[in-house]
Amino acid sequence: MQHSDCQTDTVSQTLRSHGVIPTAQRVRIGRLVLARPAHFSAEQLYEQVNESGAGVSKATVYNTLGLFVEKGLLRQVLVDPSKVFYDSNMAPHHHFYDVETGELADIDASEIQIGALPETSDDFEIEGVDVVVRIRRADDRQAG
Amino acid sequence: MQHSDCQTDTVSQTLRSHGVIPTAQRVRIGRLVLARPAHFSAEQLYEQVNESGAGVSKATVYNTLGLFVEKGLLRQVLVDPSKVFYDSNMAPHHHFYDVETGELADIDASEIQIGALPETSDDFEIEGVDVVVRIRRADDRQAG
DNA sequence: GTTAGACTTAGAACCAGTCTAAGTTTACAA
DNA sequence: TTGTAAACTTAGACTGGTTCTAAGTCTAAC
Repeated sequence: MQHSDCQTDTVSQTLRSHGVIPTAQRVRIGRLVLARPAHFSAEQLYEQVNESGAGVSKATVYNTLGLFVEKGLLRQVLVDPSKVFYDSNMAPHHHFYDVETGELADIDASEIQIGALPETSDDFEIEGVDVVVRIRRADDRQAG
Repeated sequence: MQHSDCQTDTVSQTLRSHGVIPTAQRVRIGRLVLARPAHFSAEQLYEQVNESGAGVSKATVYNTLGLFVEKGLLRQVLVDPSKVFYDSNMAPHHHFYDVETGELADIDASEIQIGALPETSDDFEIEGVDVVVRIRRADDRQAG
């Protein structure tokens, strides 16, 4: 890769700074996913990255998502029993989840004040707190 | 069923009062699951209900869990990407989730104070708020 | 005892996600 | 450059939780 593509270089640097070797496939995925906060499933990403005929395999999509999560570039969001969503917004925040459309929306951490958490044994440390606010279109009351 | 089994009758009444016809299989499952607050997966329940040779099919276990959730007798807990957990504690509460053992523990709702939720459009109503506190044994720092 | 509707069942099917084994790329030293 | 080992990517097989299907069972009402 001789040409100097600014966006690609930025993604490469981000990957390197997180201990991820920036292969062509990882950079392609990174450009789609790390450029701005986004919610997506593995399948959505697989389709998106292959739309332009880029040709990244399913295995690599899953491998890359797992690696990005491990290296702190993405987080998983568990709201749908049938599949995992990923979130490229790494700032502390929570989620609205529309139970009917499956849409996710961010809630800034500052908008939810969580009081003192219950004491845990000293043997445990808190790794994170996930808050999901399940919402539904109110005028569905009459709908089936 | 002519004999008067108190526990069975109690479960039957609970099912009826929630609009669920108390078949033999549903009562068997209900006795295992509704008697006290419990966390379990579909597979754990399937094994438990068949331990005594009771013979309830996998399909019925899944059907019954779905029905119990729909009728407000159980709730789903989404903490493990690979499978759904169920919770028969219907009082408002949240969860500790040990990311290493997969164990779940309840946190009473009164132990977590959530401040004002962000305003949503009037078109939406809040269906519920799920809080998961992910914990890890602290002395795992040196372990791989 | 017939009928209808609801329920249960075994096993097939589904599908998100993982694994395997072979090929490709990368890093790096000489 | 060339050689090499380690890391990465891939197609496709596989896994395992969950759902579907179609046939059989139960129960209540007639």
